[in-house]
Amino acid sequence: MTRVAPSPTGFMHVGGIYAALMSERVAHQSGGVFYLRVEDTDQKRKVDGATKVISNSLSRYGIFADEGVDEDGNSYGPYGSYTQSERKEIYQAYAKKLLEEGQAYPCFCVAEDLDLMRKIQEKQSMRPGYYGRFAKCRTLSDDEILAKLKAGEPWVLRFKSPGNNEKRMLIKDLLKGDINMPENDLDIVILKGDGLPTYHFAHAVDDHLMGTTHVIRGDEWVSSVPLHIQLFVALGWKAPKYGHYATLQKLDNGNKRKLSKRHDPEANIVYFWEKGYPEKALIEYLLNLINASFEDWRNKNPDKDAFEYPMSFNKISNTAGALFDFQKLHSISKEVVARMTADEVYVAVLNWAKEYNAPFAEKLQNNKDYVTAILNIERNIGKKSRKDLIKWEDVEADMSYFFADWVRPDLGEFKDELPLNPDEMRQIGVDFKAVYNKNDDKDTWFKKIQEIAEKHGFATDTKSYKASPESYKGSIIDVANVLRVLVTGRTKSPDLYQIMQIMSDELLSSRL
RNA sequence: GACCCUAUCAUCUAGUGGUUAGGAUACAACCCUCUCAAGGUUGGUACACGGGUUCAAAUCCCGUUAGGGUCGCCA
Repeated sequence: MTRVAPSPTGFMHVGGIYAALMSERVAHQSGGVFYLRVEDTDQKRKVDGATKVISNSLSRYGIFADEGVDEDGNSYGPYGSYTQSERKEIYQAYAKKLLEEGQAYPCFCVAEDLDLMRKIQEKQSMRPGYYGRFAKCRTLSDDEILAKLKAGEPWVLRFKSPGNNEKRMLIKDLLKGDINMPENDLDIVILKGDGLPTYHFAHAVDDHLMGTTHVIRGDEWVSSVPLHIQLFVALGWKAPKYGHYATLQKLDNGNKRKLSKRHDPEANIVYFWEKGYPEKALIEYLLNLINASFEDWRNKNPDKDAFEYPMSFNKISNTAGALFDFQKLHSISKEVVARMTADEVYVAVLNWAKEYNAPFAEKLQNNKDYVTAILNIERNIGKKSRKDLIKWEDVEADMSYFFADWVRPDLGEFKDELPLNPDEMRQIGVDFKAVYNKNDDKDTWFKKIQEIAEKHGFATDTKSYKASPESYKGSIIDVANVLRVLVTGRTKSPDLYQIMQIMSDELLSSRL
């Protein structure tokens, strides 16, 4: 039983998908349950429609929760609401229990009191926090409490920590191994002024009630584990097993840092949608980060779905956080796209364009067969399949020259790449047009180009050109490239014969 | 400042006392070739540093350094 527990801030972090994928795999691979809980106890950060963002983000990547919250914010599953703000009474009931047992107490300290406390602690270079003699409200008598309550002073509920900072405890982490930590002695807030619980308290209550057996979360939580275990003990419950993974990092001025919502556009999962990264590519990239042996498995099982990969939990790397590597993602994405059929690519590109490039979507819809034929160039020929398409965003520019509304760049721009002036280039086009026949097979087609090369004083093959470059104006490569530039406006393109086969006669002759 | 985690090629990593330290990405060269991509072949001063333990250390221990994380009525 695992879970993913994002906050509904309207922002889905790519690390959230990473975390969800890990938890989902752990649960489902072992026949367990994976659920989604919405942690909206911070009302300030809550955004309308955010559950939709969460739910859509997960399902888009094929991650489905057995229990949880749907995109409209409705809970499904046996353990009541999976939205924390709707569980207020539950937390309050358990908080009351702790209060009655003397394991919690009301605190009337306001922000200024705490600021002052922190300043004093800083000045005396003491450990900061609400503990020991700084925990002023801990020793309030019942009468004092009643008086303050009566006077209408705002209050929160604090946990009366039984810990001793001098003592140490052993934490068994599923991913990091044994960790020796001091006990927690901070009297942390469990119920805030608005009556909602803090993360720590909600974690204990929910993960117990919802039956979580394995809590897999980012390692920013490691230092809270002693507290969390105290909370479970205080409530009389068994703590779940914890596994803390290192969060995704980003290289910034030579230093690694957390992939940040504020500074890094790629932290937002929407970034990958806008660019049109195939969902499978991101999943495969993340699986590769989770278990490096994924790529070996992928090589051996090129046709299997990534979700069939048997992830091993104990092989999750235990090092500092990995840098998010776009080069690797791109390489994986090329492979993923190369494994798709032209029809599948067409559908994916169209879906992307409908949302992010409406004019292109229209073009795609109006030219379905044509576009599919273009996408099919050098596709599905096994290992040698064309692998240059990374993301859907790039498709429009890639195939722009296949459409009549495209304007070819000025031929003079190619003077550094080709040993001919624009007039000579046009002449080659005219010569080729005179002999071109769409019914020619590739050999015949190429022979005709060779004949033109010879006529214009170019070598008909690269070997003879290399043997005596001074006897020619250039090689067959130059002639082919002239045709390429005339037709596609670029010196680099997919197979020119196939391009000409797909293009309409009118369009082709207008270019030559 | 205190506490915790981590340290193998540029990047992600394999590695659990005996390996020519392996793979993938990136980069470079060559082959193939009408260009590009792909494919094939090959390549590069990677175990942070210093001490131990041991016949033997990337692997175990200690220290140093560096990076990351936490110390909120945010999660």
